[in-house]
Amino acid sequence: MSDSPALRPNGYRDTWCGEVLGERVDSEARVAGWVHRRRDHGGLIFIDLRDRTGIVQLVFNPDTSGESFELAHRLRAEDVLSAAGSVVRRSPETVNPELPTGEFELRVGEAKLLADAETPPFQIEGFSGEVGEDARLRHRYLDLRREPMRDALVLRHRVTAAMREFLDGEGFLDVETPVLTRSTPEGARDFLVPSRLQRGAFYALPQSPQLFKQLLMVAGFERYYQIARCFRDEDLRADRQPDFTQLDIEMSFVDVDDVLELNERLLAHVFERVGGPAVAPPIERLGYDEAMRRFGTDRPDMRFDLELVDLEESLARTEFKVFRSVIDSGGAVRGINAGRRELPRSELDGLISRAQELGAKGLVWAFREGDGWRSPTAKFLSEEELRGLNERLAAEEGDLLLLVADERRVADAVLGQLRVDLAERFDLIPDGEDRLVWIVDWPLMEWNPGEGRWDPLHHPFTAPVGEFDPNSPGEARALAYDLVWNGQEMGGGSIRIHRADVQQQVFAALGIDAAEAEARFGFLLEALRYGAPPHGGIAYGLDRIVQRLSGAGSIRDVIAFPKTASGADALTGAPASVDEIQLKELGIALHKRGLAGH
RNA sequence: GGGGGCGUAGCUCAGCUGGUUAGAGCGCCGGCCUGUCACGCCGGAGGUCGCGGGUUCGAGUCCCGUCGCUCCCGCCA
Repeated sequence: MSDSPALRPNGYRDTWCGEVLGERVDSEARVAGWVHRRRDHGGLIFIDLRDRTGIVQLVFNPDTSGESFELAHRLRAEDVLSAAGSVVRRSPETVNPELPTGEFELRVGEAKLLADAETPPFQIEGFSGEVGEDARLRHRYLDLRREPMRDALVLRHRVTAAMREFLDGEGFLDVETPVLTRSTPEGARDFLVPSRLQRGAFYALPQSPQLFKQLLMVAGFERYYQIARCFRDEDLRADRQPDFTQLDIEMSFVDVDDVLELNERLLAHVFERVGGPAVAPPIERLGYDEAMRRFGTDRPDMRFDLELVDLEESLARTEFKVFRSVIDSGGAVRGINAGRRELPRSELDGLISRAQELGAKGLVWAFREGDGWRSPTAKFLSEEELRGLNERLAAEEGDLLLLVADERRVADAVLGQLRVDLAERFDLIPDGEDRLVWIVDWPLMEWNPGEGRWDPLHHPFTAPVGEFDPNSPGEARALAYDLVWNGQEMGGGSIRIHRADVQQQVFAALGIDAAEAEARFGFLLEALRYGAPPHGGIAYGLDRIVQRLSGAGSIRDVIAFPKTASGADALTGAPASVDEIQLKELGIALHKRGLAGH
């Protein structure tokens, strides 16, 4: 373990287990910790004692350890012990090179049992095999004793410490914002908290501190940050928790370049401190349109190619009715060349299922064979069309080609995801490679055909490029940016609207009429009228950043006390029923049986 | 809301097409052991096969339902 904190000696210990090293040799030392392992040789007992900093071997000898030898005999895994004795250098043949403290040991003269432990439900360390997450979460305090979890939380701390260090140095102020607040529309469902003092009214837990940080800019703080807990009542995923942490940043008198430049230095600093990928500013920027065209997604993983290709040109006169009808209705036929691959029929069928799961009606697969295709679809296409498609896709003999014909957004989404699936399947991602990219030049809004309205791509406070034309909201571009790291969105932000009139126009375009805007965001519009500086900022998903830095498979592995996929805390049992009295105080009636747990 | 996977000893798992007494490794308990370090050796305990129902002469195994964990789609940056 590294960099142990300073320890003030007391009756329990005067050094860390991980610090029993050369400089202590021949002196007395006292350590305290948990019994990691016991090796009882009858006449000689070895105890590996563990604390946060590491493990040291204690030796109990019946000739020199006195009464504590009896104690050592009774010790069991995870008992808590304080032990004092002399630090000695081990003889060469007894050195343990696996252990940082392995050249030394503590010959115990006296030891105190501070607490005994029941047999843990799973072994803390030292057996092959992964303990199920169920058991780990139910006894998280034991799981957190394991080195990988300890390392993850230490890393998390070092990341936030480095963020604070950098931002403090740049003149940012850490300001806290409320958790009991009013709904801020980030698009997700709010967690609601009923008000006791105002019956029938609710607080919302913040999805982000968005509006408060803008108000802080109006208030003249100019540079703000916060490591802020945020809440979204949506279904969980391997990289999504209902409460999660953002590094939230906002700055005044800045444009896009100012924000990105500062954030590139922030990332370079943090990664340098914690051993992340080297960042050499400037970080590559990719326009949203180009990202969609080449990768089918606004968060492209650029560590491998397999780019998407438009194929309508080669199919202009096709009589294959699947393609014909899509092209005639303004859709797209897009494809990727997955390279020379062997795949059994079952896996090809699997790709079709996956495409359908992702929203496509179907998927065309083909292997280039001569000038044509080996594919169930080949017979529907002319030789000329096949030649054209092969050419567009730069297909060589034996290459696997995948085509989707659909609405353009569907074709993009499906192939964009298949591209990632294929990279995984065929191990196309070079080991140790990292690609960071800013996605810039976003549309301000996109049409939501289901709801029949315009939706913001980021949020309704994002500033448009230039003058906003209410008559063609779909044309407007946004001063917005996302940071994408190896295909995962790590953060995003924008320059905000700082003029009340523009904000009102944008609300109107989003279908929020003046009355509703006044009711929901009147305080913001009013604040903007009192002299708001141009401002913008960004928010990072801290958990995701730490997850990627640590290589953890799930966001839960970098959160001390996470929720399970059903949103439960397996340790505390939250969410749980509450007393009827509590509900009565809130004016909540028990409509349904079981609501109060009876 | 939808789809997939999993649920057998404290933990990790095996248990083929239904068949008699459900196994292994680790852990745990007892004994022996003065240089081990995932100590070793000997012995032992430990099971509502998630739960409920059904099919069957017979269910860990098949069917239905349900609960939990997990991955994905929807949703969500």
